[in-house]
Amino acid sequence: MLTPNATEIAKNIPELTERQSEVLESALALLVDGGEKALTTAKIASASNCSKESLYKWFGDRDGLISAMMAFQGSKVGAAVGQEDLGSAKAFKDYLVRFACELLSVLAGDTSLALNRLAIGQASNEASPLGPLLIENGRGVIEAKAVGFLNSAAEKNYLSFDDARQTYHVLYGLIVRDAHVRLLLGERRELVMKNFERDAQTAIAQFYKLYGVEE
Amino acid sequence: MLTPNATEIAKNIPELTERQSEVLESALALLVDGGEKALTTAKIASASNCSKESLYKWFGDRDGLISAMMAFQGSKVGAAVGQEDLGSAKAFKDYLVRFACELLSVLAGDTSLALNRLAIGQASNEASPLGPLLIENGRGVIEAKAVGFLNSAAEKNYLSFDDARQTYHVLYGLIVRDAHVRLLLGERRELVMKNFERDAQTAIAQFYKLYGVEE
DNA sequence: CATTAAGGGTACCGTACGGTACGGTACAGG
DNA sequence: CCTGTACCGTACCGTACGGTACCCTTAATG
Repeated sequence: MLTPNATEIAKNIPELTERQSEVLESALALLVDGGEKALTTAKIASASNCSKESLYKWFGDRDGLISAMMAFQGSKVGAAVGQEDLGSAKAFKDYLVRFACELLSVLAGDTSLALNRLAIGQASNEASPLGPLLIENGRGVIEAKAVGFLNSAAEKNYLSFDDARQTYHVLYGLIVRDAHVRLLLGERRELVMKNFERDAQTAIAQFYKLYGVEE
Repeated sequence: MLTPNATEIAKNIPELTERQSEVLESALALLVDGGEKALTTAKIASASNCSKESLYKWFGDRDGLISAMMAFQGSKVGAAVGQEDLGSAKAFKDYLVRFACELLSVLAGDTSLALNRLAIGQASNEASPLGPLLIENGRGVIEAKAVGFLNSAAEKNYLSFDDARQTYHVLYGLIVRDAHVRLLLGERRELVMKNFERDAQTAIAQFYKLYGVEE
């Protein structure tokens, strides 16, 4: 349902006016509390004090605007993962725990949940670009970083594995389990994540039991 | 958005006419290829050769019909998990591999994906009962069964752990990883699950490395 | 045969939404 | 001052959908 023009616009995120960013921001806010149902062009326009005509001029159509929202949010994620510390085996393990915590808090964030719900809701439409866009902008960025520090850790002989990507997927599974889907389904956050820090630590401990190098 | 009457109807699934089951079946088919957008009352009526008036008489309103679809599908899941075999340590481990395979194929099934997408799409609406309903009818059933055989395995000293529920969540994480969400987002099934059987085996092997009892 | 209940087909209504058009305003450049 | 541009606000249009009402057929019962 996406015109070629709209996808093109969505790709050229760099060229975003201050005004346009404001609009996307308030559209995100609208989505976060209200879901897709609340994300009508009229509401977006009134919430951001801009005319519907401008919306269509800037983003092509509703799908283009939603794509722009995804890309816009994705562009803010990159720097949020923190700097790794491979100074010592202990330091790296601590970093992994921090990584786990941040991963959980990102996935449990309101904006992340809202965008994932939106993309998943449209995923049955084969032509919808939202799913791939989300995978690339969210998941892909984090995975790339993780593969990076896993390989570094293997070089320093903190860990031992064959394929960094597969190993990351195991790490992801140990950390996230079914929490993400349950949150997406609307289960209360306090119920899904009763003890944030402790879960992260046990996940990393288990990860080391699988891939750690004995000293 | 659900009238008390509708939820009540949705609960009384046992009393389903043959005719009504047919309608729910064709509604599920409609949902599977077409997504929520294709699930209009008019299309359901015409696809199952029944009148809209009957739909509203039987299910109250659209939400009630969708709830009935969930419960209906859930009522068919229970028996699908197969019978466990705890005859020997080896047999139990083989059973775990089969369990992993079945879990993956259930989650990757078209109907499961469609219903999960539907529930997740509505989950931002705090009042929507679909999320809990899906958790109870799908996840809950499997989890209960898993907790059962994990405890049995612990009694027979095949495994060693503190809490069966938490242990099951780890097992789930090792088996599923991020595959479910990626499928929900629309990633091609062949891409997400390149090697079904092998992944299940390594997952179980890792699970034993964490919770297995040394011989 | 007459009566009644269940249910299919269809027309209809109100509403909400995506998208467009148009008038009004502020401002920049000549 | 005149002109063009960008944009806001709003009215408007077509359509699609949820939900309701009405008419018809079928079949079971007396």
